[in-house]
Parts: sequence; structure tokens; C-alpha cells
Amino acid sequence: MAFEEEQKIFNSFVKEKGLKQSKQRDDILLTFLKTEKHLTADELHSLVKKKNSSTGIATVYRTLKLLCECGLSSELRFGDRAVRYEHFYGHEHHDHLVCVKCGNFIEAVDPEIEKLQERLAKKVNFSLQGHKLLMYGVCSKCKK
Amino acid sequence: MAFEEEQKIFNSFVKEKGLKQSKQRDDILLTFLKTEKHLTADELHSLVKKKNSSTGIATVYRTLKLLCECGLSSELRFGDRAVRYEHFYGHEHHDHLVCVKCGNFIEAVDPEIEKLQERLAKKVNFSLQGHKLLMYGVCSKCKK
DNA sequence: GTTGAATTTGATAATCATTATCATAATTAA
DNA sequence: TTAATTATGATAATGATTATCAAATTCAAC
Ligand SMILES: [Mn+2]
Ligand SMILES: [Mn+2]
Ligand SMILES: [Zn+2]
Ligand SMILES: [Zn+2]
Repeated sequence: MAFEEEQKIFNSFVKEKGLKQSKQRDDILLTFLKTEKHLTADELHSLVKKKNSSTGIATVYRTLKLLCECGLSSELRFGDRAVRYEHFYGHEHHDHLVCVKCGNFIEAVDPEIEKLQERLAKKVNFSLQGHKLLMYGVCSKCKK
Repeated sequence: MAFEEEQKIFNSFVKEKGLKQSKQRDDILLTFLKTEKHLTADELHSLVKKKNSSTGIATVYRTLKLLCECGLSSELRFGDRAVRYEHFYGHEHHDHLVCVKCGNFIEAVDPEIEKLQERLAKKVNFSLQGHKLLMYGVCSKCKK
């Protein structure tokens, strides 16, 4: 595992905030980093429990919040109920094309779309900080 | 009030589905149409109760689902918890720039962005049906 | 208009994701 | 080691939405 960089970011952030390190947070961070998916808190909790079955779901929620705050993770909301978390640090920004039939999604980015969003924001005197673009439709597999 | 067109759409849809008309649904539809806002089910329920205080929240949820199905309304999810509903019929498609400071939003659309989304979808052999673009940042008022 | 089968309704319970609470355990600076 | 502070996990609480169900209503057929 070569997540020293991410771990350093997290530990520095925790210290900066006057918080303390813990075994649970380390486990949760490592499990999150090892799993290159868009997980819900519950799914991540299941994975973490394989290593340390006593870890509580509340701590997973608390840690995910910290991961988002320090820039290692980012929230994602598809149509379904639960929030999903994806890797943020060291990952290019991308948008998602979600298939309404199978639920799978494709990650993609169009630099021109990104630029035009800036232009659109300027037009209404809005300081753009970020965006979430979800495209819905049918993926190639589901088109039969 | 000149919502005959919308009411006709709704009543036809209800009949098509083998459902029945009701006073409550009529009230909810009219209140929704009169209020040109992005309401939550709860907010709409409050408005409807001013006319008919006995209307239940469950019926508001049920009716909003029908309104979305027949194309009169459309769901909207900002960062907050509750789903919001906006007018869909007779309204141009638009995206939203949400201010992270005051919570207000601007509606805007860029035809070029729309086109480029189609191009992006084609590139990955995806049949695009729709999209939700949320842009986050600071609005002109909050910039001081 | 009456009837009767089907749908609708509102109150309320249930669900689901998330957050709050709190007593106990772990961390850490001194 | 101490002692103050934070972290943890079990569990309760919350908030939005959905499910349940008995009673009310709609409406097509008589
Ligand atoms: Mn992604
Ligand atoms: Mn809008
Ligand atoms: Zn698919
Ligand atoms: Zn603002």
C-alpha cells in the first residue's frame, strides 16, 4: 500500500483541528483508499468490519465527514437515497453518466463544458466553486 | 387562473391510468401551479392546508409523484435533504447556480453546454435522456 | 339516482439514512 | 503517570418518505 501521502494529509488535518488520531479512523481511511469505488457509508462500514468487527457505523459517518473536509473524498448523490463517497485527492474531476436501466455509470469529462460553465457563471456575476453534472440515459450495454 | 391546459393533461393522465379524480388532487395541482417556486412536499402541504386544512401529507406526496409522471413537474435535489419540485410543463429546461452562502439560486442555460453533453454521450455510446447540472459558488449579492 | 366495485384518503406506523446523546475508553501533552 | 480532552459504539432521535388500512369517495353500469 502506498497511501503515505493521503495518510499524511489526513493526520495533518486531524492535528490542525485539535483532534486526536485513532485506530478506527486509520482503518476507515485505509479501507476507503483501497476500495476504488463509489461507496455508501453503510457499504464502507461492512468492509471495515471485516478487519475490525467492532467498528461502529457512527464512526464511519464521522470519519467520512472528515475525509471530505480535508479533500480526500467527495460526496456524490445519484437518484437513490444514500450519499456516496468517491476518491477526490489525486483524481481528475469528472462527471457521471448514469444508466437508468442498470444503474451503472460512466465517468467522463469534457474540458469545453467545464470552460463554458465558467463563462455562464461570469455572465450572472457568480463565483463558481464547483459543480455536479449528472447525465441520465441508457448505457451501451443496456441498448442491447 | 388559466391552468386549463395543465389540468387537462393531469386529468387525461389520471383517466389513462385507470385512476379517479379527487378534490384533493385538484387542490394540490392548482396550488402547485399558482406557486411558481421550488417547493418541498412539506411546503406545498402547508399551502394546500390553507384552503383545505384536512388534506394529508401522504396525499401531497402521492400527487407530486403523479405530477412528475405526467410531465407537469420535475424533481430537484440541491444539497439539502428534501426533494424539491419545480414546474416542468411549458418551462424551458434550465440549470441552477446555487449560492453556498445564502442558499438562493439562479436559473440559467447555455445551449452550447447542452450540445456538448450530447457529444460527450455519443463518445461513450450512451443514449442521453436528460441531465441535472448544479453549479455551486457565491452569488453576486453575497460577494458583498 | 342507486348500486357496488374500485380507488382515494388521512392517520399512523414503518422505513431508511443520518445525526445526537452519553457513558466509557483511548489519546496525548505535560 | 496524570489528567484533560477527544473518540468510540450502542442506542435513541430525527426527518423525509413510503406503507398500511379502515373509512370515505368516485364513477361506470344499471
Ligand atoms: Mn466518479
Ligand atoms: Mn428551476
Ligand atoms: Zn445500463
Ligand atoms: Zn448568495
